[in-house]
Amino acid sequence: MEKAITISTLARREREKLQRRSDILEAAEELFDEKGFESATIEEIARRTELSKGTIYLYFKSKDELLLAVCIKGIAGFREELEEAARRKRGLESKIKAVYLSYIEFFLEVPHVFRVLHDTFTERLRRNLSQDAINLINWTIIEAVRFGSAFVQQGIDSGLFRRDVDPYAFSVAAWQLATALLDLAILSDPGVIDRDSLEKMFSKSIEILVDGLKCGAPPEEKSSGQKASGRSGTRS
Amino acid sequence: MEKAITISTLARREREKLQRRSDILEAAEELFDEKGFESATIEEIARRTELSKGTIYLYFKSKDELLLAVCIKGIAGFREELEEAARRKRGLESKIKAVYLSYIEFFLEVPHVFRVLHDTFTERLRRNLSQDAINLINWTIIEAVRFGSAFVQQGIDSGLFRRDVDPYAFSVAAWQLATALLDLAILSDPGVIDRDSLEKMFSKSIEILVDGLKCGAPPEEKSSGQKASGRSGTRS
Amino acid sequence: MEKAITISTLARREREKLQRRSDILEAAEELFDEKGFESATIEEIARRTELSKGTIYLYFKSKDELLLAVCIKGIAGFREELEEAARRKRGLESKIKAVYLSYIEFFLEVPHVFRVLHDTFTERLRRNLSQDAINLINWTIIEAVRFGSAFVQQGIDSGLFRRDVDPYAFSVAAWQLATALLDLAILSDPGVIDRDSLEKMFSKSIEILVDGLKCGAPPEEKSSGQKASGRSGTRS
Amino acid sequence: MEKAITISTLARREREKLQRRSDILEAAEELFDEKGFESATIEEIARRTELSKGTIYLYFKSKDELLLAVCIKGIAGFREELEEAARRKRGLESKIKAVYLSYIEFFLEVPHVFRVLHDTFTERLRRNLSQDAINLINWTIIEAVRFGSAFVQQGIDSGLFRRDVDPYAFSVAAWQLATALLDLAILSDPGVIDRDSLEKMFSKSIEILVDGLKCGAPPEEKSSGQKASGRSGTRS
DNA sequence: CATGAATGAGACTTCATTCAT
DNA sequence: TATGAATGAAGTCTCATTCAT
Repeated sequence: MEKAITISTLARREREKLQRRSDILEAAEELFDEKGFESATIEEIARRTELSKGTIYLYFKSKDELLLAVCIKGIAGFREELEEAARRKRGLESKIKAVYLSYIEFFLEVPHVFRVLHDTFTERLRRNLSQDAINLINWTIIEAVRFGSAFVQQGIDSGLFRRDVDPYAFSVAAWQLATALLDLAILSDPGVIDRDSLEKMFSKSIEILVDGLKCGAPPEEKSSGQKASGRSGTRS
Repeated sequence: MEKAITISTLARREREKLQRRSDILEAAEELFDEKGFESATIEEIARRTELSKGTIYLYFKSKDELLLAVCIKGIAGFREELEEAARRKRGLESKIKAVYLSYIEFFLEVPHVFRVLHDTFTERLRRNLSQDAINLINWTIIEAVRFGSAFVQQGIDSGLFRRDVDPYAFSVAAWQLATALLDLAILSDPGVIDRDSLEKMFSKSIEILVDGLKCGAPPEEKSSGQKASGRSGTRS
Repeated sequence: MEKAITISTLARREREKLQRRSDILEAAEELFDEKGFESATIEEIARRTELSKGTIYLYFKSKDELLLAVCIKGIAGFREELEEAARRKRGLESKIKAVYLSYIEFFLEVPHVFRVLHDTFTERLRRNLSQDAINLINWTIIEAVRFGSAFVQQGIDSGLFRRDVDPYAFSVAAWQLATALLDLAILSDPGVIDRDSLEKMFSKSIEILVDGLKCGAPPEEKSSGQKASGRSGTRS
Repeated sequence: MEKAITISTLARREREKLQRRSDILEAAEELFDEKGFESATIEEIARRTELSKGTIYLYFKSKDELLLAVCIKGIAGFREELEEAARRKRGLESKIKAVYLSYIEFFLEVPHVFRVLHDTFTERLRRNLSQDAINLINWTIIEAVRFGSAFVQQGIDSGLFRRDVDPYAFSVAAWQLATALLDLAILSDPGVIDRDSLEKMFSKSIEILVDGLKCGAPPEEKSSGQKASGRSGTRS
């Protein structure tokens, strides 16, 4: 009898624990986003989750660990998403656009996490994470950038794109542009830009970039190729 | 004895006061950038300026006020700089590129200030400023974006640029791209991108954008113009 | 189903309970010794006994109660040990030495308990015990000291020992010396003293004390007897 | 004028700071002694010194640092005291007794410090100090023990003392006995021993030890000398 | 004006203890 | 009985701000 109770009880408890952890994580995401990591308080997270301060520490060893958990949750599945987007499309141009847009969509769904991750990547909060954690975040993003740059390289090789562009640098720029638009979208203070325009900007921006990549090609090129070569290959 | 204080003494004192204020501001810029506003301490600013903590409060009423002063200093002269850049060039395309690059150059010279301003604009630190201060910052930047969009509008009107682009949105995107590149340049973690590539990215990025603006134009357009119209005009 | 619980089951349960209590006690001894009472945590005791935190409270009402139990366990059988040691020997000198050494041996076997008891007696942790508990500990030790002093008194009365010694005070000193050596033995930082020397010190120390008690006797004594008289008799 | 004020002001401020530091130290001594390091709170130290919590941290970086300061203050001048005591006396026996008694007197004047030091040395609190600090304390005490053992060695060499005693071990025992008596004296719970008897015990105890050292000498010695030799010499 | 000692609110974190299961 | 999640009081430490000199 006790066993019967136990098994289902354990399962429920386990689920509750997971739920609670998830609740805390969500509250932390929001608060870190709203106030920034430093200004956010465990007290407030406890209040929002309707738990006690001590309970938070049952699920996360420290405030820093909580930040780390938010970040890790943020990048989980990120790379797969990009790859899936590329896989679904035929054609270099389509793939590039799809990757670009899927990056935006991915983070648009977890705007708080995006902000926290962005802050962390922007070194502001870097101090609070272990080197391993920082490496994980950096690595994930840089690899994603490289993933995109491979397509650009293919476009150049096949003569579709202008040769005077560094594929990696282009990829970085595209990533930064997407990031910037995300920032804008999430702030989305209507005083600056409205939602409607944003949506258009998402697709238009990559369209313009890719168009620039294509048609701006100089008729002749002598010395511009070397700087791009190998870029999307090995980098430390 | 006190009466011996001459006009020149007063002048010197005045100069010293100004200098001191400027020193504090500079130290604050750096520290806010390095550690973020919350983690920066008045103690450290005092140490760096070789003044006492109390003295800081003689020049700035509070830590928040100090942040405001850093921001205001940051945007002072910003608009003039852009206008001067546009004035120096002939031709729409050149003007647009010049404005874009002058934005980058302007903030590249005060990277600390840029970061603080960016953070502040990105709402992270918004809480710490009065509404007036926030409005000032927002306004300055938005006006600059509009200043740029006017040229784009001219390009569209003259048939130089594709019609399916919202000039304001384009301007926002360009601004965000420039901002993102600045971010990148200032972080400039060689693991992500090297200085050399950056410099090229500055000019290349606007080149691609403008190229995209030009050559991507669809042969015929029926319904795309209306959404953009009036954009660069009245907005709250 | 419940009725199926037999006497032997009860006995087993009883044994298990006792065992569990004993396990907890042992873990507490070690931990209180290792980290001191304040720094030891119930959490850690639970971990070491492989029980849950709640279970500890099933066996001991509070952390303080646990300390008390450790102390009581420590002094249980202590007095009997000393008396047995004295009984086994013939001759005053041998009895004194035997009691002294048996004190050392007794606690050498439970070093953790010794340390906890010593700390408690040394008032450091006194606050955490009820007055009754404190009295019990004090009483046990003081009675042991008096037990030893009786032999010294006999030695003085029989002319074997010098008359200018207060038997009670001597006994206290011997006890403290033994205690100090135990402390040393248990710390046994080889940088201070090695094990080998310690063993010798145990026997040598009491030898020297007793030798001093014997041969240092002044040829004549006029005024030394009064201060010692009645000492080993009535004391609160 | 300002200068004149300044100099004397500075001096006074300096004195006040020193006084305040000393006040805090004294309060800490007492409290660490009364409750033990762990149970003592900065709050309470602040209350006793009539300062605010924050002010304590102006004078000591942390609670641990405060403990260290108490310890360092405790051993400052300790060695000199022992040497001075030895210098004042003629004759080996007198010197040994003087050193022994001066050890007791030294710490009897700062009972709180003694307790804290003793606890720290007894490893209970060792965790809280840096290795350097621990080494300093250990070193000071061990050197003092060696200082005493040198006299014992001289006594053995000159035939005054029995040969079957390890001078270093004897010295350790004497130190531990003195320590134990100090412990007793400071507790001085009249239920255990009264002040009066204590005073006598201080001198009597060393008298007995030295007497034992002298007269217990076996008429002939064959194999006991080797273990003692070199002891007071080099030890790590 | 300049100083820097003092303050005290408030942050993070720990842990004895309780209690529903 | 046993569990371990939850609690919240309490402790250490930081830092913006004030104020007497």
